[in-house]
Amino acid sequence: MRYYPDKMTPEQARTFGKDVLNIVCQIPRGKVTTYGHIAAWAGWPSHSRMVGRTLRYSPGAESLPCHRVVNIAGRTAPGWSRQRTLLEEEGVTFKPNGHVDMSKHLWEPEINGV
DNA sequence: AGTTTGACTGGAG
DNA sequence: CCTCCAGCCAAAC
Repeated sequence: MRYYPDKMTPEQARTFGKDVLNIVCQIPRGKVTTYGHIAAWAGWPSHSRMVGRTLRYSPGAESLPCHRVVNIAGRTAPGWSRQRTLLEEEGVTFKPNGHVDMSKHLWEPEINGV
């Protein structure tokens, strides 16, 4: 995976956002992944926060399964309680502490299209 | 141009 | 397991 040590140019930021959305739409039903993983797969390992921003503010994100993205601990997005409901409807199980059971539902990407 | 803000993460307490 | 803190970095102030 490519990694640019320098800061993003506006063009790279655009590509990053596009890649993020493209990755999110590939998360299988009943699975979840994390901000950090998506950032890494998009080629910018240290940009997990930007993944969250992209999903929250990108207009097209609502038509994607962005509810299948949680943080590394399996915690759902703050201020979006419905996310848990959406996941449970897909069969995602939660632990007693309210976090997604990552050991069962974490989706690892297939490099180069499976 | 400097400061604050997070849909984050990892480590410490 | 939880909260707090430092590092993170594009965006919004």
